[in-house]
Amino acid sequence: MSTKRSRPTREETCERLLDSAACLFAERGVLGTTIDEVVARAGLTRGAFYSNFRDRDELASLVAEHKVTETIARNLRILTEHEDPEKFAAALAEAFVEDGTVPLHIELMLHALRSPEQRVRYAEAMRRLREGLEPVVERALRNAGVIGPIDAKRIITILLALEDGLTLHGLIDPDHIPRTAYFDVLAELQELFVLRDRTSRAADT
Amino acid sequence: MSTKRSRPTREETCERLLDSAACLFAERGVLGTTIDEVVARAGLTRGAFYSNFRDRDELASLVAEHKVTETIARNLRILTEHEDPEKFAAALAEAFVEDGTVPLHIELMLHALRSPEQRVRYAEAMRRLREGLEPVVERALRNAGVIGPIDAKRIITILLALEDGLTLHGLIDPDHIPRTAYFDVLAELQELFVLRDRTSRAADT
DNA sequence: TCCTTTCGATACGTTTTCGTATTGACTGGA
DNA sequence: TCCAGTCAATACGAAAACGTATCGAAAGGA
Repeated sequence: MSTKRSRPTREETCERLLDSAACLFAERGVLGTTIDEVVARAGLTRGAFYSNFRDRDELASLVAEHKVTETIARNLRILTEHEDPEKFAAALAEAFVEDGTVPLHIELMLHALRSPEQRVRYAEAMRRLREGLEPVVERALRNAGVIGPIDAKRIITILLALEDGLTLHGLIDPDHIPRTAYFDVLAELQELFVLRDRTSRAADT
Repeated sequence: MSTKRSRPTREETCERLLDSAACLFAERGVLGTTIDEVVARAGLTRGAFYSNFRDRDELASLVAEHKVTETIARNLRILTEHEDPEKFAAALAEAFVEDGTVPLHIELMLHALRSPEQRVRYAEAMRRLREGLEPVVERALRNAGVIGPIDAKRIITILLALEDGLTLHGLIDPDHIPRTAYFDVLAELQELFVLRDRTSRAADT
């Protein structure tokens, strides 16, 4: 019998703090964010923070973990939900534009780079992300008509890097780099892959 | 008649401070670096800083300007110095690997993103960089055998983004992304461009 | 040589942020 | 109902970083 709690669960307060931190980290950077700001935005106080986390670095590390896990889950969900190739591609595109995750992601990478343990944790998270994306990319290319072998790992590595770079540059100079830039490039690359796939098979005959 | 000065020029101290700041910004981030650290590393004191700069933000902005200008100059120098296509490519490659500028560059972009004026300044600097690289890319592709039209602006935009992204990801997970990754991709893209160039000309006949 | 200006060092007070220690309230089980 | 344990609010002291104000020394022209 769950009567109403007058106090939030520990999990709930943690989540609120993580969400608050994610927003603030994104807009001010990890080092530009104070604990006071995080707790204030979450409607809590320092006490709540220090009884759940050790310091800002741990918070940053957990935010990173959280975000990567979210991204993987989202992509896999899209993969399983959309059987139709076209809707699949559209859903992917939508998911990518929608969330302003990239600056946060970059900020967290840069921050993780400054501590060996955090760097390793982040590397592992990215590894999971890439693995999670493998079937997605594989299917996208098959849909596009590629028949030959696909080095999905390599492609994902490049695309993730390209997405981060283009998004960041696009934020710096939106007039020169339109919001659709990443997808335009994606489409162009797909064409090139298809072209190569065809010519390599033509050469085999 | 220049007898020995017992006091450094204003320009000299500025340069020392900028260099010191560049190093510290790269390894600790802009917000993770204190004025005290900057002046200490430069062998100076707070007084030197405040009599030359307003605050850390101005310093960051000037470091950015400085670095971009340097990169442009370096690339143009390579362009003009090497007539031989192969040596030209080798020199370019060497220049890119050699300097660990990328994390600093990304850090500065992220930081510039948080102030409208700095963002605009950075966008302009990047614009100059892209323009400076145009002849370089154009020549590289011609050397590779591309005959048709080349959208150098677009290619540069993509390559710069890719470089930043891949380098950053490579720093996070060097085991998965080798140091040569960017050049491998570059070579692969070049092949694809050449392939497309050929097939499009074949289609024209 | 003298004098004015420039530039960097030092010292200081202020503010911000941190982390802990203490306290009070809610929870769930006995 | 009572009690032990949990969790968050509050209060506090310490440390760090900032920016200014002041001072001394060097430079360069008169």
